Amino acid sequence: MVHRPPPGTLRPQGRTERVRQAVVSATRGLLAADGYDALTIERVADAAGVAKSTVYRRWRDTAGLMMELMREVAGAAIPLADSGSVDEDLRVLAIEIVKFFSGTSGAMVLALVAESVHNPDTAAGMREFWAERNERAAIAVRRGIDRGELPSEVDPVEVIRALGAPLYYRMLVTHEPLDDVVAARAAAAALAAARAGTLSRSD
Amino acid sequence: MVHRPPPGTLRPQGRTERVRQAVVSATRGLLAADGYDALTIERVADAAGVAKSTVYRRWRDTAGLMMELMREVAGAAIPLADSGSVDEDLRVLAIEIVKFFSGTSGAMVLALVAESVHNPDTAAGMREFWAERNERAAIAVRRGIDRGELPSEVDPVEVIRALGAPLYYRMLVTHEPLDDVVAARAAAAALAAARAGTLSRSD
DNA sequence: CATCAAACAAAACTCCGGTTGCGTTAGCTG
DNA sequence: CAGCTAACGCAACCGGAGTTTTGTTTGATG
Repeated sequence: MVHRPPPGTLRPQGRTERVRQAVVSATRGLLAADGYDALTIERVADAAGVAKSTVYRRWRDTAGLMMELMREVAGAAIPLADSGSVDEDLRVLAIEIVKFFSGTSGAMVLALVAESVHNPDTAAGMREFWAERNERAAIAVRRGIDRGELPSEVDPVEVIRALGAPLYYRMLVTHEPLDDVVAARAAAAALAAARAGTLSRSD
Repeated sequence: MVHRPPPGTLRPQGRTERVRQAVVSATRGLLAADGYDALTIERVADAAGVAKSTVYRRWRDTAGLMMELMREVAGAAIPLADSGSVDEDLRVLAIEIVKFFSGTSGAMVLALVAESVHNPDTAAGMREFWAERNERAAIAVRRGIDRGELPSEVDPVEVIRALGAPLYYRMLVTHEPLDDVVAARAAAAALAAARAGTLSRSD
């Protein structure tokens, strides 16, 4: 007897992983196609070619699916330019953010926003998600401060937020198309505010 | 015999109006308490003390309820300061917006954002709603331009948008609390961008 | 390669919210 | 104030998504 693995062993390979990828992919697809409130476990299961009881057990509900998708997306970081000029680096960054919003990830962001309104877990997950990204993007601002292009009191993360805010505004509120011109303007406005001393550490 | 009103006569008073108010009020309450996805016609009808078939017939679905609520809220305009200084007027305006978001109207805005993601009618309604408000708020900016406090090329509505964007960002994305300090900073940043020439008419 | 449990599939069941038909109430007008 | 009908209330119906149960497949290990 005794040819057995210890109980509690996870199986992150083979079929298990295939199912996970299929489900994540189906989630992303349905989200992009029909929006968040069309995202039911049943549909996801169908689209993934998987029994819905499987999806239900592993992710519990659509919020769980969103968390999984968020983890997936968090893996792909935004490329960060380093041209020697903050203005240029932030302009490029803004354009990258616009690109990010334009793809299937845009639908994910919308769904997250909608869900996080009344789901603290999702809200916390999303905060962390953006905190990480903003922290990383803030590197470009720090380089600008070090080069003397921006005042030293400037809060780098706050600049990134100021840069992103108008993009969110357009995407969520007015649903106007996002393009490179809008991105460039957002970056310029953030820099102007920073240089005016409006985005300092202890305002 | 002829004791009859012409067919097609509407009855916007009495019971009909009472029902409308009860439903709008219930919608606002449920929204503030449990969020948009808990907003079902059945619950609204219960809370309003009305048959659900009535709600269904008059408003069709929750999006219809949102439109009704939006019309209701649109009635109450934002007070507009006129102190003689754009900086001060916009600071006060930002604080008023924060107040607006803090009340039950904040929940409405969140619901609208969520719904408008995949509902063109709601999206159009919301765009109009904000266009009106922004247009009105832009009066303060125009006064500033007339007084020479801001460059004449500045786009007044764009300034208002820049002012509101960070507030939306906090409310929708990071769920950080909105207070007067945040409001003042948003106003200052918008003004800085405007003075730097970033928010001009034909950029 | 034999075995055990983790993970999955299939199907029945439950429940809640949308939908519909019909009888009742109550604004509007002459 | 009499009558007409818009608007409402009630109750049964319907469908679809969540939930649970049971049986099957398959990845990990000695």
